[in-house]
Amino acid sequence: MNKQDVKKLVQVVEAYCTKEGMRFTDPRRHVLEIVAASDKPIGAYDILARLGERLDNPKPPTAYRAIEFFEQHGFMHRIESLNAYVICYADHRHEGSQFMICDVCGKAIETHLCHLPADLMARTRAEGFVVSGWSAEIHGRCRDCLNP
Amino acid sequence: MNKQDVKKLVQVVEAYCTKEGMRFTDPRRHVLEIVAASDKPIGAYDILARLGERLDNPKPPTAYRAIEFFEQHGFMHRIESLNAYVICYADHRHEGSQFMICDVCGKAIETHLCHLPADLMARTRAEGFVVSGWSAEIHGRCRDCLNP
DNA sequence: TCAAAACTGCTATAATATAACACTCCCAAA
DNA sequence: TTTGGGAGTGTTATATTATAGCAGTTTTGA
Ligand SMILES: [Zn+2]
Ligand SMILES: [Zn+2]
Ligand SMILES: [Zn+2]
Ligand SMILES: [Zn+2]
Repeated sequence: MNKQDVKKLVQVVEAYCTKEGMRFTDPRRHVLEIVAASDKPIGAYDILARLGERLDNPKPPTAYRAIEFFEQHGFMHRIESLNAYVICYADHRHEGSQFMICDVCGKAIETHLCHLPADLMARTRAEGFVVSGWSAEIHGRCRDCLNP
Repeated sequence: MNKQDVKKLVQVVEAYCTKEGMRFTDPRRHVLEIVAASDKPIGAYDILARLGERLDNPKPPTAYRAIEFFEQHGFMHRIESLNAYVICYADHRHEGSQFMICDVCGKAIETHLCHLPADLMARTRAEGFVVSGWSAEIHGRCRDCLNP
């Protein structure tokens, strides 16, 4: 995400926080900017390292708390297979997250489908399983890494 | 998985190993049995603890190596959102794994679809992304935990 | 019979994540 | 304008998950 877009995102999030009565604090702003500025999913300790360039010797909970906050409010996703975090690129709420993850360059492309694919939905119905959230992580090679 | 089924699985895996020229060693057999006997996905250190009832003071690599072996050969899956491992219930090879995971009882039901759902496949095509593997983890409540 | 490959056991350490507690900041009710 | 409570932070310590590296053992087959 380029600087301009990061700026916009910060504004959107700040507005959201104000509206919802939550605080858009310094550590939160920094973490948001760091994750947004990264061109690929970024791990908590890498976030923490970057945070160290902006705050005085921050500790893991500082990063993790901000991450948790943004995950809960739908501004970030955790990518389980990478132990890494990424900005949500859907401007609307969605019930699950789905990513195409390039194993060469490490970039993750969010597909943000609105609903669970029909095949999977059929299985949950058949099992009497009630879905509260879901994620799909598709590994492979992105276009850029296929045609170098 | 009941004792009878565990026994069968061990035989299947042993036969596979023999056929493929790999060794079905003691630690591997124990780890397979432990994971198979668990009624839900089990973490590496829980496997290790159980292993301690059968071997003399086993160390993490002993568990992890066996897990890795079975993952590579399609007999186990890792469930990323739980950091836990489970026996594959598909008797055929599949390109991805999909689970319905009950957040109440912790059980995981494998759906083993053979192919990436169409919606997701369409997105990968549109992106020029070549898939090498994928997984879906669907959280919610299982039938038993809905009607207690 | 002996060399290569597969596998194990072990030590150490890396990488990721959270519990717990005292303190600060902010808003809103008295 | 105080003051009290909830949200948030900073810090220490520790839990949890996972891997690197190396010496030694087992198996296989030339
Ligand atoms: Zn999203
Ligand atoms: Zn790529
Ligand atoms: Zn499977
Ligand atoms: Zn359940």
